[in-house]
Amino acid sequence: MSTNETDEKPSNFLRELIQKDVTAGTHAGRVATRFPPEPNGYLHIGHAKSIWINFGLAEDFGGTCNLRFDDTNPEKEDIEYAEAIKRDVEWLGYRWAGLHHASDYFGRLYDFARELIEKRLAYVCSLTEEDIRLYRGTVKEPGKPSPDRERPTAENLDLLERMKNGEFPDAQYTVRAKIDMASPNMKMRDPLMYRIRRVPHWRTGDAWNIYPMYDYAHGLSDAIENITHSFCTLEFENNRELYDWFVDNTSSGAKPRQYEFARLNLSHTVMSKRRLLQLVKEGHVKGWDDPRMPTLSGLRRRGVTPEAIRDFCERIGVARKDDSLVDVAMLDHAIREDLNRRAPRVMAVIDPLKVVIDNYPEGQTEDIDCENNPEDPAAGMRKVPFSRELYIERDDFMEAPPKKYFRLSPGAEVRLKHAYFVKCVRVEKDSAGKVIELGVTYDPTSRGGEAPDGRKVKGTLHWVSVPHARPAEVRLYDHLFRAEDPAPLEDWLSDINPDSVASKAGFVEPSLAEAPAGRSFQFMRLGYFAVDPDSRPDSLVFNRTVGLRDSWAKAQKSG
RNA sequence: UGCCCGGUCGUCUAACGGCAGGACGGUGGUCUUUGGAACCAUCGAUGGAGGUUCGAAUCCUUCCCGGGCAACCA
Repeated sequence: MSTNETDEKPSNFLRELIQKDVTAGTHAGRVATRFPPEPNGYLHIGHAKSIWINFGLAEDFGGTCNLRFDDTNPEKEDIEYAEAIKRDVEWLGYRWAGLHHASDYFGRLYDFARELIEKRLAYVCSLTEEDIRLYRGTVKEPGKPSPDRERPTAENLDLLERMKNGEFPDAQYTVRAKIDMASPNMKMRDPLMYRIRRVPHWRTGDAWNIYPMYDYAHGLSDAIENITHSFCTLEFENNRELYDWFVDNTSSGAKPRQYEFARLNLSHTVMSKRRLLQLVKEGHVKGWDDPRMPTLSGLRRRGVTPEAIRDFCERIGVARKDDSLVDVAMLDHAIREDLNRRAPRVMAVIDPLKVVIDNYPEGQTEDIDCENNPEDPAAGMRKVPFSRELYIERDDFMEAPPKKYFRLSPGAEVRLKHAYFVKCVRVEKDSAGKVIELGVTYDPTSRGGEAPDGRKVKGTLHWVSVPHARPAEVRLYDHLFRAEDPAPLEDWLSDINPDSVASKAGFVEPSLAEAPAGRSFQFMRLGYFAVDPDSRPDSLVFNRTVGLRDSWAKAQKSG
């Protein structure tokens, strides 16, 4: 099938639809998109999908993508969120052609409203909130017209002006589009364009006392920016008819088109802003950037790279199936792919067991040559100190090992990575029977990890020299929720995984002493870890980004 | 139940009337100074019923299932 076809980039229906437009010369072959977040929360990996679509597609077609804050609801929005959003978009590696705000267009939008009123296509309505709902009818019954539907144009214009000036209290009036109270599409039953809100806006201050609704502001903002392709999620499908209505009935002079795609759902987490906010507010997590959160700031803190996120977006594709749930294993895979290629290998022990090499000279230290990354020869080598006393992983010793256990046990010989072969000759226990120290002997001729006589060992262990070890706090993260899909659970909060975070007091090799925050490493045989922002040279902190695939652990579990 | 949208391996996603393919996952293996990585093999799907057609995942009918729409949210 793909013998000699060069279909490298997996396509999707949005890419094809743009391609069709470009080929047909629609919009003169121009491609302009926009990413339109509301600054009322932090971006999560679902937004990353939208960012990847909007910025990525524009990039692919030599077009432009704007960042536009959909700031039409001053009661919920804040500059703190806007700043965080900008940071996250840039972190993902994208640059906006223009930085805009729906609030930049409040003036233009107001003029469009006057235009609509003059065309008898909009009116000022005095119905109460409850009456508006009643008059709208139901999904099965048509609505009925507002008594203000035929209000004279001059009166509408006057009322609009006075609404804007703050002469009326909130809820006294609304501005509505005059469309069709019997439309089978509820969105078309004279939707609201403006509501009175006498509150300051984070950008326009107290210049306005009325604020536009999403449906009214969005399409026209797209038109003002000359957007060609306006991508949004499936729940706005019914809004498209209204989007077109506003664009077609005003003199915006542009014809952007809206297309919908399925939002991302990821297993073992929640994605709604409301729930994310609740997790933060109620203290179920440490903050928006808690490494267990699906927020971009949380993923970043955990050590997930932007490259991995973009690769993930490409892997999951884009479609219109609305009940999909992507297995988080897909994300883990993308993370490992990236980090395997780039993260330097180091040695760290997170559950230490002391080992003494009985026949190694006391007080002696030697520098062992270690490769930094077998996947990348250019990463070079480093020296790691070795001595008579070492820490190994407690898991790497068993007094009574099962079949196929290749690690250390009484009488067994293993390799200490890059160093020597050692054989276990002694097991020390405390009064409770817990192993507290191992005695081993080493083969001095096996320096570097290979015996001159050609004998092989099955197991290779990572280690850290006791006198050179740097203590480190190692935070192990796991899925925030136990259920694959916690969202529909009545008591979703009680599904939080009690083991979603665990802190270990471990030791790392001295080369890590000055590792800067955010830097990623592979702790050999354990996983990928990133330096936490809390880390300081005298108290190192690492976050586990993702574990290594572990076929031994898997075999144990299934066996 | 009115309108709109959607159902393809366990999961995500291709196939645009012409051999149902890829990725993740699973399983088995090769290799290995990470039980990592890499490599190989393998498991595995068109919601049901009719119809159109030489030929249907694709077109039509119907049924079933899922999602969205009746905020002065976006």
